[in-house]
Amino acid sequence: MKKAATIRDVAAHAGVSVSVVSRVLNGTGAVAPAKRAQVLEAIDALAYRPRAAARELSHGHSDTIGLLLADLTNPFFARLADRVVAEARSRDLQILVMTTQEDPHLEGQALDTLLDRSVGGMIGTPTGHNVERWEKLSALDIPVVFVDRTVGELAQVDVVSIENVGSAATATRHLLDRGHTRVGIVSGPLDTSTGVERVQGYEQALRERGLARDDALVRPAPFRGDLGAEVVAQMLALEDPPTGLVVANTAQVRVVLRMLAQARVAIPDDLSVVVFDDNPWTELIRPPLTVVRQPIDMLALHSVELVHARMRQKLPPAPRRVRVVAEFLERSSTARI
Amino acid sequence: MKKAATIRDVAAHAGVSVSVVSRVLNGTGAVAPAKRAQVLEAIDALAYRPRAAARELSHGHSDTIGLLLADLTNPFFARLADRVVAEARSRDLQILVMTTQEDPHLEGQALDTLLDRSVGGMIGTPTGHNVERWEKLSALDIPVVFVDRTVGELAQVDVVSIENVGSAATATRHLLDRGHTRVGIVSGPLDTSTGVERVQGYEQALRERGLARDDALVRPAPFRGDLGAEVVAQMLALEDPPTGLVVANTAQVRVVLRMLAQARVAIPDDLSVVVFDDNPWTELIRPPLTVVRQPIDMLALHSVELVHARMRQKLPPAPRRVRVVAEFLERSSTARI
DNA sequence: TTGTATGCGTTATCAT
DNA sequence: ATGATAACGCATACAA
Repeated sequence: MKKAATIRDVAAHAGVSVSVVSRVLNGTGAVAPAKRAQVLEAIDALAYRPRAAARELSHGHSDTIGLLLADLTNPFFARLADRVVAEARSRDLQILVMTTQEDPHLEGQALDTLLDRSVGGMIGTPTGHNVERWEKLSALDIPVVFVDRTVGELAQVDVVSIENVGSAATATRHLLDRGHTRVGIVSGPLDTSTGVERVQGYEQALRERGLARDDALVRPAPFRGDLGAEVVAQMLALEDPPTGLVVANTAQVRVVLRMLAQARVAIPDDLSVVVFDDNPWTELIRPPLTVVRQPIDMLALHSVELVHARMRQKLPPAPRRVRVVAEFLERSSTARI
Repeated sequence: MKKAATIRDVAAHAGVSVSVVSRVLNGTGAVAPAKRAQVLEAIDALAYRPRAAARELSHGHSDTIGLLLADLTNPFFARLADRVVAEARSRDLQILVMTTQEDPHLEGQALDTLLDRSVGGMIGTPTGHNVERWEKLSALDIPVVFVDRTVGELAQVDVVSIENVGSAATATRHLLDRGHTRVGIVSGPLDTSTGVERVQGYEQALRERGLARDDALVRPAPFRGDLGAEVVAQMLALEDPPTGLVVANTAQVRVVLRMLAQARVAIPDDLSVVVFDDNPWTELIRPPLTVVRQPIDMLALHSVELVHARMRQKLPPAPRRVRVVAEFLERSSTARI
């Protein structure tokens, strides 16, 4: 085990000073073509690679972007991670992936370690409970971009998400248009932006049709656990059960569908169902599901582009809110009543 | 934007030298109880957190573990990532996740950047094509643990995987026991350990029953892309098509099932199917699938424990091969012929 | 265009 | 028990 070469070794091998090497490395300042060649040769010969830690320490911060996701077990976030990593790679950025498991405590820890590593930027799906820490990042001039969801108290951060209100309204309207008057919704927790916004869209569609909201049909469910299934079961046990259902909580789609299957609820005969987010596995489900498909590659693209631009201070300070449209895809899980 | 506090600030605030602070921080050396209290107070007051980069630069390497996975889009790897992160967290280790997309070139890049960051250890699913770079890691005394699969040329690294040969044999036997004599297998590429080992298990089961291997029924498929489906279609188009199928390539399970559904192949009436790896979405599929379930939490546990132990040099140098047993789960996708 | 010298934040060695 | 101080590897301001 011999030690890895340092910039000094390269300088020595090339017969120049370290500053010259540093300059060819970073493209800063000019160097004579001849020397540049020697340096390049030396770098190659010694298989030299700059140490990230040294660079970071000297420069103050790294070009690594922290990606703090809720849950890799959810295909939506997993695919998001995949796309973000890809986008970052094409920009020579590095991604440090961490997960919160929707747990504010873990989110706090993750934010701390991300800070320790002096990340140059952050992309995250906040739980909503570590406002001070997120603020601290901004205070330290570390660009933060929220993706998918946001938290109201943090007005100064950039946000990339789908048009939640509109998408939920479209999904709801689709059911109303098919004659359903009793339409239920399982949303995310109401202290999350996706939760409230999608419920808003749902209510908006109801209002348009002059329908009143029935609290028994508007049920938030936590992202973790199986409570979404229970909540739907309760709806179906109502005297006047819904004939249409919008599952607006991505993380609960699976358990809801499983419960429906176990309870022998025929889709769409007994219940018309629209779910949020399409994922490769849903195409195996019978019947094929009518879905709100989130353009994950766009979410990833804009998120990475935003942090990157901010990191290079290429953007005016005003916070950006990028909202991409989600595609509504009618398949066979919804029918006329 | 005010700068974050450094160890010097803490020392000043506490009225001691930096060495004292460093000692209470790392528990190295003794400090007077009184001073320790002052230091702790100062740390708290200034919200001080040691910079990872500085620590790393000084110490030579970090306590970060690189996790280099093939594809987060595959639920198997996504869940593995989730569990590894969890195991690491409980040991105060950090995980840097990267993906190869099964692309040797990307794997090479990822390994380079991981090296740049002087990771203290690595857990990975190798593509099989960057032998020199993996060796370089070992040469630099960076512990490497392969999980799920391994590379023949790299004999000195630890491996954590399931009992591939045995699992494939069990799956195959299950079909043979039910009267199937024409059993096909879709494996991973034959230049991967999982690919060859599972085919070995398949052949072993065949031999036990005195059956000859038919090359037309043993079809490897790449991990990426949809070729697995095509390969199965070809099998079914044979004059003497298989009545049983083992899908031993996790990444191709989804596309194979989709193709089967589209081709209106009734499971298990027309074809009995066993697939490798159970994932939460497969429970929504009809009929419920007979599967080889990989104990992902065990894979994660052992992987993390192994690197961690190696990082602390708590293990004898001889490479460890941990093989955990995979559970065979009979459900309804297999039937007597 | 090139080289020298200093600082980045921490750990570790050595006196005290 | 405590405190200077020299690395660690790189970037960079400043001199030459």
